Amino acid sequence: MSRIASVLLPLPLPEAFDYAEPEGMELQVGDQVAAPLGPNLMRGVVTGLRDGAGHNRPLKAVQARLEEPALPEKTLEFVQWAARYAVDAPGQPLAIALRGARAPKAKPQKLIEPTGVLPGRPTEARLKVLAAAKAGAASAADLARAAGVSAGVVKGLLEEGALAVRTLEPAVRFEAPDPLRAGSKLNDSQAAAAEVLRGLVRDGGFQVALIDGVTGSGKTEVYLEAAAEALAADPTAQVLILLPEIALTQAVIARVAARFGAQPGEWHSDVAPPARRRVWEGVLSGACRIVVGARSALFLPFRNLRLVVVDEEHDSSFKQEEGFIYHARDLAVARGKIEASAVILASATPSLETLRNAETGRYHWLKLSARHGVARLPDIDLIDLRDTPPESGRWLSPPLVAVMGETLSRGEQVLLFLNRRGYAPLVLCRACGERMTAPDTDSWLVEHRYSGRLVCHLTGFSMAKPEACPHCGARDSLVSIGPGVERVEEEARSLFPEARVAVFSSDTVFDAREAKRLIEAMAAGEIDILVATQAAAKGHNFPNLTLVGVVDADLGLRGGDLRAAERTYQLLAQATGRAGRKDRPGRALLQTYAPDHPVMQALAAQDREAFVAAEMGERELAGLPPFGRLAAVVASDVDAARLDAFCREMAEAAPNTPGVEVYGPADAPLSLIRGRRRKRFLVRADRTVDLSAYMAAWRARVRPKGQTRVAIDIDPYSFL
DNA sequence: ACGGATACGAAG
DNA sequence: TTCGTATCCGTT
Repeated sequence: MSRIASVLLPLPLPEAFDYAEPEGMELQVGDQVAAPLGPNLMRGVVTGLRDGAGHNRPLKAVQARLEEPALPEKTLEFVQWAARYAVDAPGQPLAIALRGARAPKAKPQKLIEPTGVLPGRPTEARLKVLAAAKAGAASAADLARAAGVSAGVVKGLLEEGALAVRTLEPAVRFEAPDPLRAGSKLNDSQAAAAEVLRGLVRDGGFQVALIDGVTGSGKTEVYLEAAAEALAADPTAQVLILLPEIALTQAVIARVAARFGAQPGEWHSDVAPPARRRVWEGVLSGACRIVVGARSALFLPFRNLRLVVVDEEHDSSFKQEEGFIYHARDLAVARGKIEASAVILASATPSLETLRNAETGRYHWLKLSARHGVARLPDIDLIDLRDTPPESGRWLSPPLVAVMGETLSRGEQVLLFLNRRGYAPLVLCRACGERMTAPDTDSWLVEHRYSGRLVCHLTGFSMAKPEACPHCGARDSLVSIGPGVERVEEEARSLFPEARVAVFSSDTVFDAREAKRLIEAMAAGEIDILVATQAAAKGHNFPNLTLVGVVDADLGLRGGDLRAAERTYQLLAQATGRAGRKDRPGRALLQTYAPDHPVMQALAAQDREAFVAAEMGERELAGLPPFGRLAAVVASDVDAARLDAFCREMAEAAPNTPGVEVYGPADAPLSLIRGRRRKRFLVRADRTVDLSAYMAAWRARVRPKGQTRVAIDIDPYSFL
């Protein structure tokens, strides 16, 4: 009796496709197969098998079972759960889960070695090559470069047999972590938290714990103890550590390597494809037992995942906003539940969602009180820019400049924090008032002086800064409005000509290596003033940094969205926490026009409780997260009229359900991106409502035509 | 009238 | 994703 196999393909298809199982193939759920799709073959994963008797539609047959091991059942279950949650096609998360499987394998290295045979004609060039080869095996190109000769010389020696090629298979194995190595010395607070976590891991099963501790309280050491327990208890156990930013992975990888004497698997978009393939296969085989990575590491095919750590859990970088839209912290908890494993969320400024779960006892709540080592928390003071504004065209106020001067004269370092890339966020024409925007997007173009261009941070569009206003034609009328990090750098240089000033933003630091280089330079004291966006505000320790100046503390409050206050509090608490480590007291100064704002008051008083209580109260009153749930719909189309018509149809189709309110459609704040007009709906639901099911039902009732696109965002973070 | 570029829907 | 087919556009 023949069977039918449901095969999920890594494409945005609504469901798994059915195929006939060929005689004798004996497929199992999770098997990776090659299945014909249209005229070509496609990798897919078997999600179900059933009896084919009585089936009348002719089916194509599965072409082959692939050599690679089957996807673990729980990985598949997670993929399907995630798709349902995000209201998207299951092939989308599957594509993420298979990303490492499709990457090319590392090619064997070809190393050149001397054979001992002497060349017939020992010319000077040839002798240099032989000497270089003797010093150590290298590739042909490297060898020629080292000897300062052309590649032809090496080739000649190879042909004569004086040199030989040795092919070296790339390392695919992983070092086994040693959980019994001694960890860091823990203080009482850390030791108590570590003990609880070890207990959770030992008990097994799904458990969530929040490590809640101020910056510098040593959260990493604590969760590494939990990891050690998991690895020691079960020789096949695997641990995943998720970080919000690639720049942070290097530091944590070093900590993991030091703690366990083994290099963990590294997983993020900057990892080259062959290395990615190696980690993917290592995770699937079970050989790779610790992974440190960014959000997409959550979709790796773990065999026996015992612990997931989400470090800096409050960080909004965990929210994937394009393609398959998901929040890695929330999915990490879901994955933990499916795998029946422990989940640790760590933060100095936990999200209100997580705090609520801790308050209600759904999560274990571990508080780390003391700052690790000797250091104290920095003193935080507000600078009221209404009283002491900077000069016109300047951004650093006299009190901040004065303290910077004192700090530098003591030989200590300063971090100026401004969450804005480029030189100026807005360029406008003094003659006609025109604001410079990209032709197909309605966000402002940001001036970048390093590159001399105007850049759209949303789409990447850029153009040379024009001589004349494109609107009215006036010459020399374009003025740069507002500060970005480049402009603050310029100001810092002119104020302190002796100081060594550097900028840390995604324009100056584009990959993990560059980030590491700059962080090491800062740690080594080669920089006096670091001007940084949030990229540097997170997680790094600079022992000689004693002053943090926040250039524009009000920046994040201006959008006025649901999380503006929360986000600003988290970001600034994080940034100011950089000041003062080791034995030196730190100080943070916040420049603000709204010193009475609850966020500023809470930061200055270092009173998180008060801020959280006030914010929770407001959210509860409005039924907003974490007391209610939100979903957003963004509809877009190149054609405005067709978009309007579709939105009317969609509004009409919204199911009427108790406990759910639908708002909109309204023009999105960014109503034009890449030539597409955009409109939004916002849905608020009680916590008891299955919001994903509601959104799926809604979407099923409409049929976008032509260029119309609909994106559903469950638990949105961006309201643009 | 034709070829090339482009948009769209289907694939089990 | 990848492909075939329909459709649009500019040129001949």
